[in-house]
Amino acid sequence: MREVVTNAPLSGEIGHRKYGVPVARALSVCYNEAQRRSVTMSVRTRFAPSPTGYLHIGGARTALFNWLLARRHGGQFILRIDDTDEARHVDEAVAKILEGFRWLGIDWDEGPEIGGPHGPYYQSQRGDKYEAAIIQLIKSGKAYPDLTPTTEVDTLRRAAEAAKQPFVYRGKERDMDPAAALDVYLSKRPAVRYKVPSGRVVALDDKVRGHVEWQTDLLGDFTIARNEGKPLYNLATVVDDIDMKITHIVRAEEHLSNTHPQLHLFEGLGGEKPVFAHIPYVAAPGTKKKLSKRNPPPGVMVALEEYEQAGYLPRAVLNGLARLGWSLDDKTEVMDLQTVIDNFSLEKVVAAPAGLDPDKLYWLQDQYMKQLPSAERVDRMIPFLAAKGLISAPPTAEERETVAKIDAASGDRLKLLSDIVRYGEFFFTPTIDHDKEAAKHLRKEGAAEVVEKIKDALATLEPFDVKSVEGAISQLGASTGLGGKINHILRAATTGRSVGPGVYDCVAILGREKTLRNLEHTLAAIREGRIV
RNA sequence: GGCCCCGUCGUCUAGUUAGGCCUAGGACACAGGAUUUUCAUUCCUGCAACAGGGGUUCAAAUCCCCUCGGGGUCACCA
Repeated sequence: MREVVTNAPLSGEIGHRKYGVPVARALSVCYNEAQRRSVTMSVRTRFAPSPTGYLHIGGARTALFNWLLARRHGGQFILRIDDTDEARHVDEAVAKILEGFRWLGIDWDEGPEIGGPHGPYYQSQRGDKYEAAIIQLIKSGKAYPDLTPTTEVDTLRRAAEAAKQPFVYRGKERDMDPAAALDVYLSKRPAVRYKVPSGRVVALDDKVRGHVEWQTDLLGDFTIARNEGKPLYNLATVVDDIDMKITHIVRAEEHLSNTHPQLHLFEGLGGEKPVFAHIPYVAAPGTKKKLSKRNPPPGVMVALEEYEQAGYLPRAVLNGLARLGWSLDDKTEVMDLQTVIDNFSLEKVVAAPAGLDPDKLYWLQDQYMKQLPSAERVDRMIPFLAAKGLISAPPTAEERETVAKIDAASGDRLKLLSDIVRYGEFFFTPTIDHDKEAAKHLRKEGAAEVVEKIKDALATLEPFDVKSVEGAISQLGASTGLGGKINHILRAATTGRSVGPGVYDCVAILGREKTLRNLEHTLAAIREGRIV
């Protein structure tokens, strides 16, 4: 006879798209605002990273989905550090993760630094709770101490593998009397295994995977604590999720198989089962393989901080992350956070792996850069210039003014915040060098004469502004017969670059003095054959 | 190998729960053109997909079965 254990839905608010009963729709007519709030207020989600030293872009996405669900329903988002493996507990590693969240603007209601009613929020500090759970489980006959040496278990495992049989381990002590088992546990502190019942089917109605079943006969008695009472991941997670009253577990799909043992633990511990949603992992661009930090595809940034360093805007990354496996509708791509919060639902999360699309993220970044008020863009670009030593930190009023002018003259050319370095470097250096493309224009026959004429024209130009420079240069273009082509030479000779902000703007921002100096410098370089 | 999941343009996706509104929509990328006296914008056009095979049905991307492909996971790690 088979019994079926399922995770009963906690609320009808979020019915499953395929298998869930559309309770919300059925009840919506009789829902009043207070009732709706009482249901939605109960949503508590969590993100439980293991402190590895950086925030993986996929992890950030998982955290975002949890955060979004909590915010959407007026609930709480909890941050917990999964550092049961003591070697993983490193303060700087945790700090890195928290910095990542702060940069993105994902705040947590309970967790590191702020605490909360269900703390501590570091698993390494919750040993007593795991110990209590282990004892409770042994007392109630749900778990037992395993005295078999690991070497022996390994041998059995290998034998099963060799025979191509599933390895289903049941310890010798599984039928030991609970009281005796507890004595053994307390005195010898051996590993502890959960007694998986046989002949049952465990079912899960996952919010994104749908209905999933496992046969208990295929699951061995899994370990919940290694010797010396050190709790293992599955145990710690379930104990904490119950203790912290987590209602919705949204995590990456690689945890789907962990759900089977965890479901047993929820039952054994008498905890209410949360709603589960296993979201697809983030795949490397153009593949279905999980994006990994260990061997990232060339040019693909995996750690969140790399995006910050590259000059991405948090809101662009947020938008990109939200679109990874989730969509608002059939056409909306650019949406602010509030729109995402207002519309987020697990039902719209796709089940297939979501490939990261760097091109699209870059495009999104461009969209947000255009929207950004100039003053804010300038504020955010300044650190990139300062980091290169091009301006002082903090910048002087004059430097800030120049950056603002460059920004205005650049129009939509600045895609990444760091582009200011590429586009504006020469404004802050005492002299200029000539890049390859610029050199091409300056190597042309008669270039020196043209540069000379430009210098003469600008030397006495009055006033010296964008309009007058444009007038003078176009006149010169006409008289030399070069027409618009004179601009190439002008740019190359004054900035050393072939691309950049509007060329008349560049000259005007540079000012007469610096422009003439750069022209002299270029002239000397041409004549001394230093332009190559 | 066992178990589990997934499979719509090159990419991200809409559409799949309630089969017809889909000769499959949008976006990114790419190609071409227009605007811009650099570049970047902007605009227009184009390219391009239901993994395959069987069913069920008047009708299937949508339901059923099989095959193939991809992935995840199988610890006294998290």
